[in-house]
Amino acid sequence: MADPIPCPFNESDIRRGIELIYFGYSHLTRMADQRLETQGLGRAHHRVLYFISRQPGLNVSELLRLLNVTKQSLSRVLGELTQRGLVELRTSAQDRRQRLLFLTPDGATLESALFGDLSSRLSAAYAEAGNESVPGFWAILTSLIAEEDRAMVQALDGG
Amino acid sequence: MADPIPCPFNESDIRRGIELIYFGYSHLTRMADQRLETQGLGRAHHRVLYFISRQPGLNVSELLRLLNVTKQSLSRVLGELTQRGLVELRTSAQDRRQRLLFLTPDGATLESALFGDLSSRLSAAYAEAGNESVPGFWAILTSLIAEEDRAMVQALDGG
DNA sequence: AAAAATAGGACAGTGATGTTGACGTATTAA
DNA sequence: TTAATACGTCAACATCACTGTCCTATTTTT
Repeated sequence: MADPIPCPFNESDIRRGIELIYFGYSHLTRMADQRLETQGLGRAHHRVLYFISRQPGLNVSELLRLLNVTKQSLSRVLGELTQRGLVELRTSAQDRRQRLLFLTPDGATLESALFGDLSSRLSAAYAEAGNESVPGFWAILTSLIAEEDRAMVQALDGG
Repeated sequence: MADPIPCPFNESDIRRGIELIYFGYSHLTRMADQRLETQGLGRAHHRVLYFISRQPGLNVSELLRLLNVTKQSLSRVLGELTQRGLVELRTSAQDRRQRLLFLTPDGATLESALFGDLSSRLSAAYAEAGNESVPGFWAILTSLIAEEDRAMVQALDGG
């Protein structure tokens, strides 16, 4: 891959990819909206719940980096979630400056339900498109992620 | 497909898909942010430019439906774009109530540059993941789109 | 031991983009 | 002629993100 390879794809292939990502993301994300609204929460809250569930005990900086938002932005959402008893902050034993993030049982229950909303749609898509489509799907999306963030994303799967 | 098929995917496969869509979308979308900021525009403007470019002459209702936003929301963005001389509204000859949307030459130039920002990333991802990954990628994302919207999305490719 | 760096938290103001409700005009369909 | 439709506007509000600033406690470096 040292040499730039002439792009074998035409504009139409690229635009199709752009559009499908836009619509695919939009449709998937919407699956949780109803439940979130019922809970008086938004998508930002969902993302926080999701990633804490994925990596229990991650610290605030790690979550900031995962979400690619500012601490003030996260602070508002996190504050609401802890106030609501869905998230718990524990001071790290290794470094007392750090706050480690955990879901409470209520938080885990909610995240699980939200996950169910998304997963019914995504697993149906996997099934409809066929097993053999999944590795390609993963590969291209992975390749869209900037190199410096790939390890972080892949570490989600390590837990 | 009449019978519900036992899901062959485990939770980990599903969560991976969710995460990759989230990060993939986020990273791709960011590619245009710098240029947008330089132009004093945002992502909502970009989406409008994109879809008008894709379907010149579409009417306001069609764009509302594509973007899945309210007319008030669109109106603000569209107003800014017409004010900026990037988009042009023409009354339809067939139905004088309708406004048909076109990019101006300046609008087309900008959209083209923005497309270049996204396409360099996406075509690199196609290349990195390999040709054989692309159909699977398309298939799964297509399957994520609700049935009632698929024709609309596929019609983008018809032009 | 002291200085510097770091983690997290809070305050405050602002901006982008989305929503709801309401109202109105012109045009087309019933 | 009446009803429906397309679009436009006004207004207020919500979500979620940003920047700048300041502070305390803790850890690391000098």
